[in-house]
Amino acid sequence: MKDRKKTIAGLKPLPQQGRSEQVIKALAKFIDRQKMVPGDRLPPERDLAEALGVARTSIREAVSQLAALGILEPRIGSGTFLLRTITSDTVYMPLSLDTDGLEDLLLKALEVRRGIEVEASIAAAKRRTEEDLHRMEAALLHMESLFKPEGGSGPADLAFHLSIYDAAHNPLFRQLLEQFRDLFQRFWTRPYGRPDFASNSFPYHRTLFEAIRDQDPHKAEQETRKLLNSVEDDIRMMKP
Amino acid sequence: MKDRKKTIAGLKPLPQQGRSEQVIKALAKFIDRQKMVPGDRLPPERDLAEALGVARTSIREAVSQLAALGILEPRIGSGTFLLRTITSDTVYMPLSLDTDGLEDLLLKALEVRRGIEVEASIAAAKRRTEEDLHRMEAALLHMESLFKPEGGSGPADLAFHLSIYDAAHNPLFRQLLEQFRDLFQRFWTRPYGRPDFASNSFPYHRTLFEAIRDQDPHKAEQETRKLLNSVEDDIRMMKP
DNA sequence: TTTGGTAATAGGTCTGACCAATTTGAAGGA
DNA sequence: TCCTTCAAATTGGTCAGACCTATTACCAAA
Repeated sequence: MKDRKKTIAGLKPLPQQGRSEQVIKALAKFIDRQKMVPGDRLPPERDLAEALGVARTSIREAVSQLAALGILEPRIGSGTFLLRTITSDTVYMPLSLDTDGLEDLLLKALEVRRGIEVEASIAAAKRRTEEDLHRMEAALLHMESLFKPEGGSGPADLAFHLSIYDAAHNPLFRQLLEQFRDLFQRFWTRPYGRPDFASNSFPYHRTLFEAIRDQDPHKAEQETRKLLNSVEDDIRMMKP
Repeated sequence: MKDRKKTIAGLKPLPQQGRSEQVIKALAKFIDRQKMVPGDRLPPERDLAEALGVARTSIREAVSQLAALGILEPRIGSGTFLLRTITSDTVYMPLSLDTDGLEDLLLKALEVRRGIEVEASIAAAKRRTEEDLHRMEAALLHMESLFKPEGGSGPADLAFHLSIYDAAHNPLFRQLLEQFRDLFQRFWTRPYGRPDFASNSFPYHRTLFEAIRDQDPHKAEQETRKLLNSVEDDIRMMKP
């Protein structure tokens, strides 16, 4: 097989890169330069198109992709808003889960989530700073102060766990686990008349905090497993 | 506030909102129904637009988003091709990371991957059947029979790990870990002149197999950690 | 058989228009 | 003054048609 590539010396391979890709780069640089934070609004598509010298179609293509990646959120009539900050060096790694025909989706998803959650606790125990500790403790105390312990759900519980993810100092943990929690919230039909549902995991929150405070990765793993095993029991008991 | 909507009885309000979302659903159903596999080509955008009764813009919007998620790959002049199969029930969890370089990206991704991989090994140790065991052993023997141990890369190594994921009897493990491996393959630039690269993890493959064979979840976790810690060392050593 | 060119195919971009939801702000009434 | 009401401006969503560029298929000539 002869090599038909005619690589003539001194001839550029020709840029050829697509418009929408360039626009994404430009938007990323703009967001970075403007120090935009989540919640900020981007300029209108028409203005961006004119400023970059491209058609609105190309702007929309780029915005559409960034929206699919969870970076931007266009709202009709309001504008396009930033959900997560990015820079020109941001790397995207989209994951997808096929839940079709998956029985016991919650249990199977929880198993994967447990692995990630355990690793996050281990990382938090290794890397937590004093500042992380303060935030975790504040969230824990607020959660414990509520009359009815919320256990495995509710904003106070969420805040505590988010503080752990942040203490791991690996943003992937928070991003992934937030989406796993969304998945649970979407398929979790909380049984009526049981306000104490998913509260068995309550005591493990403090022991987990203590493990991370003491920088004991092994104990952090154990307590996280106890916590999630308790959630697993609740899911199993939920079934009709 | 009066209702000015002229809702004529018998006329459907027609969800004009979210065309691209509808198109994505339709495409997912189509791909599912046609039993398309990675590498297959989708119908031309113009045909899809006509078939669905929407403008090509809406088709492009949907394709653009699916491309950003790594599902489709449009090639100029050739057509749009399927990279990963999806169904109507696929959930997407895109991640993004601002990295301080390649090493940082790989280490952060490996940390998450380790959590999932550990949990998969534990599940495999608990649930593996005799049949799983046969497949795992065959893959292990084939891998060991190669003159140069491949260690953390290569098709033989991949086959062994896939057999473990399957032995966990939770399809989410394989789905997620395959995508993590894709990521590593994409950014992992194997250094020249080091054919034995990433081979330090080689001996742990057998010990991991034995742990799963003996249905020892704790040992399976330990061996998996050793294996991935070895990979971590390789990444750290990768620096120029 | 190989080469070279032409037409058909298919994604990429552009233009301009209109639709629908939201926001804004001024007119009007309590 | 304060609030309601409503029309206009703003902004993202969709549509239509055209043209460009890259790829592929096919056919004719050497």
